[in-house]
Amino acid sequence: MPHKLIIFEDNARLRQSLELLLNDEKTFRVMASYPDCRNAIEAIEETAAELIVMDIDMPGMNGVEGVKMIKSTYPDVKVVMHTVFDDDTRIFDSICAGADGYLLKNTSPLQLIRSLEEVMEGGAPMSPFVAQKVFQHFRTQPILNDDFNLTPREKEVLELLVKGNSYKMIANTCSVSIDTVKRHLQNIYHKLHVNCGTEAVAKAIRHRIV
Amino acid sequence: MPHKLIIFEDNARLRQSLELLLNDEKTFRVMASYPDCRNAIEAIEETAAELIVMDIDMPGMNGVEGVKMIKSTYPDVKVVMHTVFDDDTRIFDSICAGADGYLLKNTSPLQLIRSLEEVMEGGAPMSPFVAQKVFQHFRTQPILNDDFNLTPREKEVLELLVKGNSYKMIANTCSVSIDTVKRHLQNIYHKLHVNCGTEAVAKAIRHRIV
DNA sequence: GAAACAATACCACTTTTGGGCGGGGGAGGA
DNA sequence: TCCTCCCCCGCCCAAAAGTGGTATTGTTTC
Repeated sequence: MPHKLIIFEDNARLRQSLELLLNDEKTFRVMASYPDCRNAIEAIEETAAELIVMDIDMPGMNGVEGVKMIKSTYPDVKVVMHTVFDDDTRIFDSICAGADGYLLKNTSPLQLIRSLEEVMEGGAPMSPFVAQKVFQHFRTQPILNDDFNLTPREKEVLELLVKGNSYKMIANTCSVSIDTVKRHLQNIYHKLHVNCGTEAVAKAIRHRIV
Repeated sequence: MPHKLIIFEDNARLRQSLELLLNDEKTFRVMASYPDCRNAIEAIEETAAELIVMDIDMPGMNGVEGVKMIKSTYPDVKVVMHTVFDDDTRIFDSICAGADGYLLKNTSPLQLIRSLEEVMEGGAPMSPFVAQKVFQHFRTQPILNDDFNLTPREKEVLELLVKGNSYKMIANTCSVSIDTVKRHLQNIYHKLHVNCGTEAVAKAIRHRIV
């Protein structure tokens, strides 16, 4: 049984091309296509679509907003972005909004079909350039986890501290005396090269110890 | 001209299979393969490798460490992880360590070759399941910056607190009395719905207020 | 078997923190 | 104009945080 799909794309010629390309396949059936996504919810209801190909630059409501709207009502409907934009903002906004894939418009027809199949199998297809951006994003953000030679117990105490527990509460949770907690924290502070709890919490989160 | 590649894989049979599979292609030439990556740097020097297929679970030094080492010396050599592990930690650690791709071992031979070609063209190939994890990571991580209606002054005080300053130091930096600092922090705690400094620091960092 | 370390605990002590209550001056909107 | 909000300052007080020292037990490591 072919997957029911709908298309949002404001360029009429491209829209028709996509329709032709994708309807041809046994795996997909294009139920409808629209020049904008303002009435996306109704469109999904009428067509019982399982898969959506979504442009970003459209009149009225842009694709990122569209995804957000669709996903809040139909979280299980797959949405694949299909756009010329390859800037960080649009890519990451789309992903955060709930897109299940991000394809650039220079994707070959064959690859496009393969990617749509992939998304129906639970994958998250993206164009190579997009994938590269995503990888870069990971490498810039997080400071490496240095561990700081914390013992398991110390990590446990530190985690509880980060959660906002007082010494007394930590002692209680760990079933040890409050003085032991103090001792642990003292050691932790030395190992992290900090002087107080707030600093330790900041460092712990920033270095992904917790 | 085929791309020179080397393989790190501790399973002898799989290593040989990979060698056969990849050497067959006109686009790749397997220069060597090794059961561990302790001498990766020398291996690259000797073979002038441009591309590396890297297992994770290996004796001596694991693949994530390996990538880190390789990338710190040869940032332009492409490294693709090839492993059975599909847990968040290994995936994200690998990416952060500098991996250019992450393929699971259930990848079909054809797909494997295609992915290696993709990485040589500047892409970042990953198995569908991995891609999905990556997408999920974006959606869970960045909690929206809610602002919490903090006034400029309160933000300033909060920032100083996050940096590990004591009340007294904050008072000094802001040239106000310590009691004013207390008052500000009390208002901040209320606005963030927390009860103490450590919790406020955690929330501030997690919500990207600072 | 000694040395090192993790984890536990107690004591004494100082400083910091956080909560509560009060009030004043200035800027901006209903 | 009055009201609200931001920013500022002060005092009191109890609780929590942080520092120092000493010591015991078990495990691991050399």
